Amino acid sequence: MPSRRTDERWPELALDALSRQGRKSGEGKRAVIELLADQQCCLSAQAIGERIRAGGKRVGTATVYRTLDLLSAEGLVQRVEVGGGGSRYEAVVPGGAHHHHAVCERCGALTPFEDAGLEQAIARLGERLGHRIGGHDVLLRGECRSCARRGSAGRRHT
Amino acid sequence: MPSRRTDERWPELALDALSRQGRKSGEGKRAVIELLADQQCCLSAQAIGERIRAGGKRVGTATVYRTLDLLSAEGLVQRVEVGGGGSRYEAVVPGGAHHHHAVCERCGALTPFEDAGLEQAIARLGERLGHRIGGHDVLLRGECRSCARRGSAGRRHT
DNA sequence: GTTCCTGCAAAATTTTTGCATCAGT
DNA sequence: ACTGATGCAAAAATTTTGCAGGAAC
Repeated sequence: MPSRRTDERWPELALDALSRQGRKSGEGKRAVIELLADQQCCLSAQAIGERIRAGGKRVGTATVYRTLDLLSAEGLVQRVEVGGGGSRYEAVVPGGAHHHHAVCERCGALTPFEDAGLEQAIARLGERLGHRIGGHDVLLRGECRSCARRGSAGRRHT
Repeated sequence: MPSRRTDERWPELALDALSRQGRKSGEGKRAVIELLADQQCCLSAQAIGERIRAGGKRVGTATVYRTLDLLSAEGLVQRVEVGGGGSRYEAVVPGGAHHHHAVCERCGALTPFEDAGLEQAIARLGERLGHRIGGHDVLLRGECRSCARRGSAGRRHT
């Protein structure tokens, strides 16, 4: 099976959004967009730059951040904070299904997930608070399925 | 009415946890703990240091971070990421009620809230994923009640 | 041809680490 | 006395800004 990447029309959406903003698409932006479109999981800004350079293209860190900023302002990139000092970024289709992440504190695995119940709870919560919710982040911490199975039901640090 | 601070036994819990760890409580740790106990909202590490120094005590940034780390490992402090490059920290009573935050992208207000429906949705989600959930963070972004009321039902940028 | 983009380097932030000294037990 | 804590300074790591030259429109 083909690896489940970002929606195939995402690169186009991204380029369109930038040109609609009156921006020019140089090599840097295109490289960042292509790279993001091929990922299955979020990456740090530094990792994005490294991978692009590993692919033979050259790109500056500043360009990576600037592109991420622009896309993020359009809702085409979401910043994910998984702790450990540093953000990660990933492509999202605005209005499309979005997901959150669960990080395993044992093995470090990052599992993306979607959950209708969670989204519904958040929507209701927004109403209750009178808050107009523009977006939300959810991060689960703990142990992933395999680590949980393999280990220590109630062990404490000591 | 008295401003609603952290549970009054929190400082004691914190000191106990540290001594149980075989740690000595010097002035630095005590100052950080006292300050955290008096807050109603999360603060950046830098702000914590500044406020302590403003109170006449002297404390180094390193001590603030080290203390936050220790308490955080015991579940007595939670790190809150509200975006904008930098974490904030606040006291929590382990096992006690915990809350999350909604940040207003217009006025910057940070509103803490609790929501049983949300917690329930997360618990169910953990089961579904087979993840053993040790903790979770939720951040709502958008407009707070007052900003939402005052403005622009559906304005887009441009 | 003008405007925006790009990579590089420098700056600004935030957090961590090293170290000599001081305080707690 | 011994051990760990503390403040200061230096180091890392991450993100932002300035700038001169190049590419896009």
